[in-house]
Amino acid sequence: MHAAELLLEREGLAALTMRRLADELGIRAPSLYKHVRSKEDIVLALQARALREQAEVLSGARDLRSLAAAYRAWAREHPRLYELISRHSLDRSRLPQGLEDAAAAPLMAMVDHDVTVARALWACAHGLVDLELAGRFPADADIDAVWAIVVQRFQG
Amino acid sequence: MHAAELLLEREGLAALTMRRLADELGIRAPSLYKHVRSKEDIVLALQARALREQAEVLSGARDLRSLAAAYRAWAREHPRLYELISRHSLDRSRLPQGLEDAAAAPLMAMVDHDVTVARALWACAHGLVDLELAGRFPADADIDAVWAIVVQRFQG
DNA sequence: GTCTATACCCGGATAGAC
DNA sequence: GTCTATCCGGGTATAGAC
Repeated sequence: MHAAELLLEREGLAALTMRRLADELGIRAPSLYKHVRSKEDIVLALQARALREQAEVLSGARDLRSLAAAYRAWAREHPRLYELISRHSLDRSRLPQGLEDAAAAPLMAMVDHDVTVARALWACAHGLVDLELAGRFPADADIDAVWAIVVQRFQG
Repeated sequence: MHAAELLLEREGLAALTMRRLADELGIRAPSLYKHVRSKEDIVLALQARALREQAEVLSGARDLRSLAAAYRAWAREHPRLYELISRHSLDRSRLPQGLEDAAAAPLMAMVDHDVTVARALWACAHGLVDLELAGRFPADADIDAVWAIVVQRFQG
């Protein structure tokens, strides 16, 4: 799992194949199947790990500003993991129970448990991160300032 | 191109292969190369077409509310095309000049050409659409209400 | 737990006949 | 502009020896 995460973060989702992973471990691809049942298992484990990590990081935030900063920082530090939980299909039924709720808890607390506002904030933060990670903002864009505006709109 | 767009919208990006496209046209895959140089050319043409269409639809909006509605509606009507211009790599250098600016023009006009606010709005709208198209909102979520909140925050 | 060999998919693209 | 045949790459996964 550690090797899988390293490989993912270093070379991206497309590079996370059973052959490449085996290479990384110095063994042959078929040997991996003595440890996991399928590639899907690996991806699922990485997703669970990512959600857990993200939840932990976000739980340290005390206000909307720092929560937003933490959300963005985690995504920038783990862009491929963020991609894995946001772009890749997520089989919620096979995820540890309550994981997504745990990741959402800090935000929910901050908006007095108004789910609609929480979802709005979540979507905006996700959009900001997604565009940044995808490199879709112009090179000269002041992304800090863009975040500041969004945070400010939700504070006022 | 028409067949490619139909195939994309009907079965998704993964199904858009030279073999499947040829099937759709009733010919063999190699024959496609008499019409296009590579698959990349096809994708690029679809992206350009999508951006043009999107720009046209957005240009009809008169206020922020209707602009947001138009953005969301187009994405919902062309989810795979939206995916193609937002998730798939976009080679700007090979895109018709000014296409992206044209798509952004209606929004820019609405925020008095404040690029930072425009980018904030764009990111939020993108995040909302991305989560909706990916099916990441719970089934019982009131997505209309979530959009309303975001729009309202940027109006006040 | 590892290996080799292999089955069986899929993809993009080219050569050369017609 | 179409075809067949083919190249070359990639992927997940299994069988069976060691």
